[in-house]
Amino acid sequence: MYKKKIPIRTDCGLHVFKELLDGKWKLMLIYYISDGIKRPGALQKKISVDRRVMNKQLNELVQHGFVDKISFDSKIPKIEYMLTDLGTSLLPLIISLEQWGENNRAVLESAIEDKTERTANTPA
Amino acid sequence: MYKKKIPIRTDCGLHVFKELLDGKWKLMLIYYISDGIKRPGALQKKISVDRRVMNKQLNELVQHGFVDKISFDSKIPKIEYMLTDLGTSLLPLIISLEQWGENNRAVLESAIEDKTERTANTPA
DNA sequence: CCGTATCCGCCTTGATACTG
DNA sequence: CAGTATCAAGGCGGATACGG
Repeated sequence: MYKKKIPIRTDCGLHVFKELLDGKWKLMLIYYISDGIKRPGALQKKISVDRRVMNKQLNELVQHGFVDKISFDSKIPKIEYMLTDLGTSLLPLIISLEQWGENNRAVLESAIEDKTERTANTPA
Repeated sequence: MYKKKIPIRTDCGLHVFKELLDGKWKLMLIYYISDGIKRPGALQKKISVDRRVMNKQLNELVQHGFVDKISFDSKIPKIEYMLTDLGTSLLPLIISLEQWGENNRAVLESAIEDKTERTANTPA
């Protein structure tokens, strides 16, 4: 999302949430970490996201205090992520959003179809 | 948000939700409409958003079936928006997100400060 | 009062290549 | 295995101006 032209509205809870969690994969990352998938490689395989993008979002989550990053100083690099309490506090919300999405998948699918048709008609 | 390079994931409820409602003002619009603010002018005053942007998001909400648009055919233009059942089904989620944001406003605020400091140091 | 066409700025995501 | 630098593209939000 793009919204930096107008000052961030900390007065609105909705915007607080969006500012903090609007990355494309952030909620999924939190969810999967809570699910026990803690290592970068595994996360990446799970959601097939570009490494750079994933790291960026992960770093923001760390900076904002949603997850902790733990480096094991072994010979081969080993990293694990862990939810903080703040991150954990999001799980109920994530579940709710996820379920709403499951229940209304059809809406998105028909919206995509409409778009496709419209695109196809554009030249006319 | 920007995500059209990779096909939309209808398999993930989280993404269904995001695709449909990631506009900067959509959730707020739905909330305010549910709150009885139904006319474009009033909504615009309420959230101080650009007319074009608001209309775009409103139109998408209409297309996706979250709200209905009603035109009164009086001499002076008069429009009202109304939530559909689908739109209403989002209210509990919106409330939850809003409250989470209220409770964690401090997180965003300190995140903004960090950013400001970092920006200030950039030239060095 | 309402809507939309046009122009602009830039942030976000994504691909690739390289380093530790 | 993990992380980052660099490059590129595209969408979105915002401002303005005009038409109904």
